[in-house]
Amino acid sequence: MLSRRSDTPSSDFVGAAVTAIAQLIREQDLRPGDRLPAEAVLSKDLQVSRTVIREALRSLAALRLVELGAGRRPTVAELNDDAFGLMIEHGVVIDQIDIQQIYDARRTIEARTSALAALRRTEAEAKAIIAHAEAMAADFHLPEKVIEHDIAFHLSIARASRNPVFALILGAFQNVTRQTWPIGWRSRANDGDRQAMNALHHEIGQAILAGDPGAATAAMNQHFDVSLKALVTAGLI
Amino acid sequence: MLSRRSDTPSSDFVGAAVTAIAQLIREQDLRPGDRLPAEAVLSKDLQVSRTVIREALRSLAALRLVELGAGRRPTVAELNDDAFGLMIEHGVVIDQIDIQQIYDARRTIEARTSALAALRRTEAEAKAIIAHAEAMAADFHLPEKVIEHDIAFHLSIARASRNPVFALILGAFQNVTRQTWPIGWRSRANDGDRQAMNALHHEIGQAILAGDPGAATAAMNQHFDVSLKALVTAGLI
DNA sequence: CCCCTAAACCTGTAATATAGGTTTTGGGAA
DNA sequence: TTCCCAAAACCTATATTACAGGTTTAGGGG
Repeated sequence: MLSRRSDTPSSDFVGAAVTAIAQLIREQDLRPGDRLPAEAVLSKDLQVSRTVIREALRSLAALRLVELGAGRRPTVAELNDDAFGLMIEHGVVIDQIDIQQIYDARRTIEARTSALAALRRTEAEAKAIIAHAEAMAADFHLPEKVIEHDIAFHLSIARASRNPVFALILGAFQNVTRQTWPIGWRSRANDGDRQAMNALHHEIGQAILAGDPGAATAAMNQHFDVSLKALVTAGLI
Repeated sequence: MLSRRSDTPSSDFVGAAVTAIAQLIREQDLRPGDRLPAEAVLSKDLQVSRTVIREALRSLAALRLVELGAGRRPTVAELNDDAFGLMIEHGVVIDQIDIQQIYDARRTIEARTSALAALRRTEAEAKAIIAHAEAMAADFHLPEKVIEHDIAFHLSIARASRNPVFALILGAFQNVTRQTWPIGWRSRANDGDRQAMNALHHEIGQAILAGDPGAATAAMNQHFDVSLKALVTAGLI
């Protein structure tokens, strides 16, 4: 978990190319969408075969530093949560991370995103957040719809927090959340429990609309208390 | 930030191979260190050229789902923070993330890791954490030593929290922290300010040793208040 | 049963070829 | 002049072959 990456591994052509290309982006101050030199050019400049360049570009594309496409030069890309999501999923698959730990991370971060959202959300964002909460209540007998609104609800808050780091991290948890969500849902045996959860979503949304960070965080924490209890009941944690 | 990855992109051979290999790891329940099929075998199984398989493996290696080495079959790898660190660094380079946002994420998470560390640390971990705080005080006229102890101090706490998600995220911030750290250091004009920071580190360490999560979090928050102020003074935020 | 070595296996890099996708260029029409 | 279009130039995705090393395995000798 703690190893520093070895810059410019001398005998690793691909690693060296990755470093060189990342450096190129930094030093030339390239922006998302800007084009990198063609593979053939990089190959000549860095004195390695196109094979090496391609593998280096694929590495960078996997991390979403660059974007590749047939016929077009490699372009600088914007971060998104896919890559980090894959990593988290892998951590769960190999039991390096468990569900409880992800939940604790979510709780920690979402306590903050809800407060920031209350402070920073636009009117439109507040409306969208509340709309998801209401849609959840309206469709509460259709789990396949509820889950989508639930996830969208939390992610809207993350975005409204105006901190892309939070949005990135919480977005990466999405896939794992999606897999455990039905378990929590089923463990809420009766509609009363489910409606209680809707009430909490409503409360969070209202606090964000009202611009009350303390209330938003409090409601969010309460929400996680209840959700966590559901997962414990289900024996998942 | 929100796009879901499209599973099995039909016309993207490499993407399909990545998905297939990741699925292989999951379905065969492979553990870190376990070997994947040789490239030639994957090539035959998935009906694509070795070129495609290699690029797929490089993608997975970039995310640290697998590890590659000359002469040896690809092996399943453990997560580490290098890959995520590269992503974060890129986010900063392209101005998708700013330093203040990383600091807010750190503060949010470290408030929690310090509390968890107080609850879960072993005796040895508590000693190591305190040792870093003391080394910082002892070497406080040697910035190049102080920074290393500072970073190690925070990371030890993250590890002692027993949540690898936190350790992963905070580890990924390391490189960025390392780049901004000297700025904060210089803005602490006199030794008094610097010693004050040492006192806070000491306080955090003692709270963790004492097993007092509330005090640990409080001291950590105070620490971030001061650090943030230093960065503001320096005009970085 | 253990150790060592040769063979078998396997990856890293390079070079070449080609199908198709994208961008640029330059000319002709409006 | 400006706009549009088609041809040309450019470029990537994939496949194939080759070979230099590095690693693992199998088998024989002690």
